[in-house]
Amino acid sequence: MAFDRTNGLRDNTLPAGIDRTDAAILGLLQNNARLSIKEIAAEIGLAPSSTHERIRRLRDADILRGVHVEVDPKVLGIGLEALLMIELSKHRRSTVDSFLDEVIQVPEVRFAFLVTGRHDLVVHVVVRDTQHLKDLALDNFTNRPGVARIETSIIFDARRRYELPLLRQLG
Amino acid sequence: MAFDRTNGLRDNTLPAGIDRTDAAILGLLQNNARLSIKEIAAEIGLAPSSTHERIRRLRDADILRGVHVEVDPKVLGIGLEALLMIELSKHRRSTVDSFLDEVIQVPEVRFAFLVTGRHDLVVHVVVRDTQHLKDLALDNFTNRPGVARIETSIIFDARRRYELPLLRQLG
DNA sequence: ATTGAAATAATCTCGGA
DNA sequence: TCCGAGATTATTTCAAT
Repeated sequence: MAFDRTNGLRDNTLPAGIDRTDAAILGLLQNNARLSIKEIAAEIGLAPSSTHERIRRLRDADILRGVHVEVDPKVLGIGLEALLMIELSKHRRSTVDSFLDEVIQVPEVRFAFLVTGRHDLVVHVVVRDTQHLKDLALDNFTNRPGVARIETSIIFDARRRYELPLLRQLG
Repeated sequence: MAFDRTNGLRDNTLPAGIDRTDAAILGLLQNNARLSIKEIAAEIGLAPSSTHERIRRLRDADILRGVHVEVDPKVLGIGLEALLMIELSKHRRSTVDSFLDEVIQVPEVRFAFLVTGRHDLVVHVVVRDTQHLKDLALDNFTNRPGVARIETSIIFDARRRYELPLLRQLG
């Protein structure tokens, strides 16, 4: 084998190659990943074996990725959530990637976004209370080299959507 | 039956009553909800039937909530993500809850946070491109009654954590 | 690509410790 | 609360279209 012309893909599935049926499956599973293949099959009007085959292909193509449960935060002692809006010092602007990688290691961090605009980073944290938030902000962010300034926004309420929109014409 | 003294719970499970073993199960399932009961049982050193019983209890107590798959955004035509930092006009400050409920109906919205600080809302949106972002911001946000001002932050990179930290002493 | 049927593996129930 | 054995469902494989 002199050269791999498959470009690393195991089968003929094109990365962009999903149809309406695949999109319907993705929609259902984003809202409830515990649906059985039989239930999904009934919903989309296909045999369970065909539905299973499609799901397998979507997984193999890395279109379907991880599956995660939601847990009630209160049970774990989480009483407060916040967004930390971080501004980096100029000399750290070049090493933002490693900064992101460090930030996401902190257990209280849920996500970290590198953004344009007034701030450089937006970090979602979950904490016990305001005291914990203060300690976390000081110990892990304000005093971290490269951080110029932090703005803290406490989250009073939140809503989530689990299904991504379909923004592309399908074959 | 004159009065329901069980307060709607089917068993004796207290909302706050989880132990170290439960916490270990929650940790595993947050990172990978496709683990089988047998695999979880092996990991935590319990029989599959006992592990299953604990998971059932965690579900009944609504400690374990929804399960959702992640989907590759590119496949759906999503080429750009952004945060919209929204400031509301004074007269809409009282109806923020219904505002949140309206915002989360927009298909391009992933989450909407009601926050303290410089802005009132932080909204995560997924779009095709900058043109789509412009249209979405104008049609669904800037021109919406109650919105005073919007700041747009384009997301260049992101990291996520799926496991919540354990911030409480367990029995 | 889709199907039904068969094989395998998972979840769930329950009686007893 | 934990366990194991049996019942029930689900997933996976596969030969054929």
